[in-house]
Amino acid sequence: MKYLDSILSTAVVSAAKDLFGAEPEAQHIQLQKTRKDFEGDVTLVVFPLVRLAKTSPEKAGAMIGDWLVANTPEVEGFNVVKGFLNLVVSEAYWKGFLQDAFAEEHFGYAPKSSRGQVMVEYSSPNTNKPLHLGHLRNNFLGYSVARILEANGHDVVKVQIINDRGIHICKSMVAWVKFGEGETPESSGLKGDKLVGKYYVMFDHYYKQEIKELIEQGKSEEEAKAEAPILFEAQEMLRKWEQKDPEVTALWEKMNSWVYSGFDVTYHEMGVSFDKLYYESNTYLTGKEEVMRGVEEGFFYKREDGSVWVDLTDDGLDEKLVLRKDGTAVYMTQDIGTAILRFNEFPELKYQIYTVGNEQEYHFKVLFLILGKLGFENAKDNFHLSYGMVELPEGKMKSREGTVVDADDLLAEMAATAQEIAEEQGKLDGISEEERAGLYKKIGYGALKYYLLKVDPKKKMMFDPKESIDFFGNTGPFIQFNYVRTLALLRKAAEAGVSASIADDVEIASAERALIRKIYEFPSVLEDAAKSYDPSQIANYVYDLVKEYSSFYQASPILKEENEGLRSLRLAISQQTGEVIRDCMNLLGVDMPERM
RNA sequence: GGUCCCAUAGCUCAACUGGAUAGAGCAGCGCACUUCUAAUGCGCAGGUUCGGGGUUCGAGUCCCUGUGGGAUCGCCA
Repeated sequence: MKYLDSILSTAVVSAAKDLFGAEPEAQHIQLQKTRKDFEGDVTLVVFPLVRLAKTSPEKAGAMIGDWLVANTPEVEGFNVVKGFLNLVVSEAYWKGFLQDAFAEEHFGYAPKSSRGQVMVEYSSPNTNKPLHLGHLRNNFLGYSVARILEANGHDVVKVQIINDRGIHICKSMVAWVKFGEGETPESSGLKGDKLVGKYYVMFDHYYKQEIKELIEQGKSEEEAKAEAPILFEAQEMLRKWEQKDPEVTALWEKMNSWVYSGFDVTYHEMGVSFDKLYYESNTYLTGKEEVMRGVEEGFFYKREDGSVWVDLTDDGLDEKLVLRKDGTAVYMTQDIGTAILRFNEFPELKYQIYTVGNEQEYHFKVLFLILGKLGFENAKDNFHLSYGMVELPEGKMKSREGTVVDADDLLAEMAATAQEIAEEQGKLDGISEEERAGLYKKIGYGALKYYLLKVDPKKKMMFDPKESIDFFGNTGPFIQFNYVRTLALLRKAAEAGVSASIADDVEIASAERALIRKIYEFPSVLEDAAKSYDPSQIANYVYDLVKEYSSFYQASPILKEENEGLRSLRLAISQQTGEVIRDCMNLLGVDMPERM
């Protein structure tokens, strides 16, 4: 509660000085919103102040309450329950607030570009297989955080690092050469990423087959895994790639380009985008250079076998490899290179945010420490936006067991279900065919995004297909539906010549007041969400707001209200609520329908 | 084994970072549609916040401990 907070906390300081002759510490002035069961809008927790007051919490509360009513126009009344001073905020204040909010295009947003430039990385897939459910959580999360930071006044650069190099892509390449017979996305009708993924799986089958045969010939499992001929082929492919063999390079480029065009389709459907793409094949060399520089400057050390290490025991971690003995890059090497390239390319950059699963927490701890040692001061502010796994009712997704939920399939399924439900209910009868197709996506994809974003990113989450596709209760479609209601009201009002306005002489009843108070919370919710990189705070807030609105809508006539002033006021509140709903959902990356 | 994370209604999740009687949705039961869009609203029922200690005016939240789950500790990414 920002605006009221500052008014009231200064007032409480003055009250304490006046009444108790001492100035309370800022942390002892605890203001919170009043619980539903009590009368009032804002509550001061009196306990921390009793030491100054030298009297009981009840008495101190009453004294402060009296003082505030006498000296602060915003405070109209109060009551004290135990050590809680519940303050009733004046109707004039709420009306003034609503008028201010109404006048703003994006109420609650910070001024553009007021807080510096940050970078948000998300997605960052391997190029050997299609995107799946885990990537959806990652992408929605990263994209939403970027939007939230933007709304909070940051300039945001959205990026990803594409893992286009390494043994994994070589495996697909080997399988394609062996078994592909020149198959292309065009000839097969398969999406490029799906086609390449198919050969990755094929490689794996063949590899396992060879292992089995070797074991039958008397090899140990370990030996068999290391000696399977097809694995040698892949390793040979990687070696040739590193030597820039023209044939291998051409194949690598061709297959990667298939994957990219496949990914582009999926990103487009997901509604996410990037300002700049980084490719590992371009950044790992920078990483190697930086590591060598680190060796010269003494941050890293070389072992006898030629491998390069960093000693982080002083930081409570252990020793970590940064370059293999054969001089090739490991994961850490290229991440060092990528980070440094970014800092160099964006000199204004304050820090970077990495949207990566929580199984890599240790990796990022190490990475940020290393960057600091290499002289990149900003890296100490870097943030690993670590999120939990998405689990299925039957357990974790496992590619071996075929339980991976494909991103394209899931999106299509969501839209199809939206269609089924809409047709069943005859909701979209008056709407053109093509407009309907767009609506199914808005609703179905909206349901999925909201479902994945409403839980705290840090926590692992359960993906229940039946529940995710649900359109009732705490779901995206329920929120969209209420937004559509506000639009329908405005359309009808325009036809009837009713305008939304806030007259000085209308009385605000409790139903309106509850909604206004909810709207009032938005700026501080947005700020908290940005500070903690947590879209779920926006999601939970907008659901609360919508519930309040839905209840209000059911209980209070709006256009049917006969009192002209009240009608216009309710319409104004409706409109303002709708705008906040829309902004919240846009911050989650959800497109809003006009009707549904 | 070391380090880190998690445990809240039958299920999925909240709880403004230490504040009042722990809240929602789903599932269950009941009520309300000649609709300002019922893809709704209202009500009922549902809890030893994993167990045990501690810190204080006050603990789901902080500390210790036990139990159960997960991640990580690769010259994988």
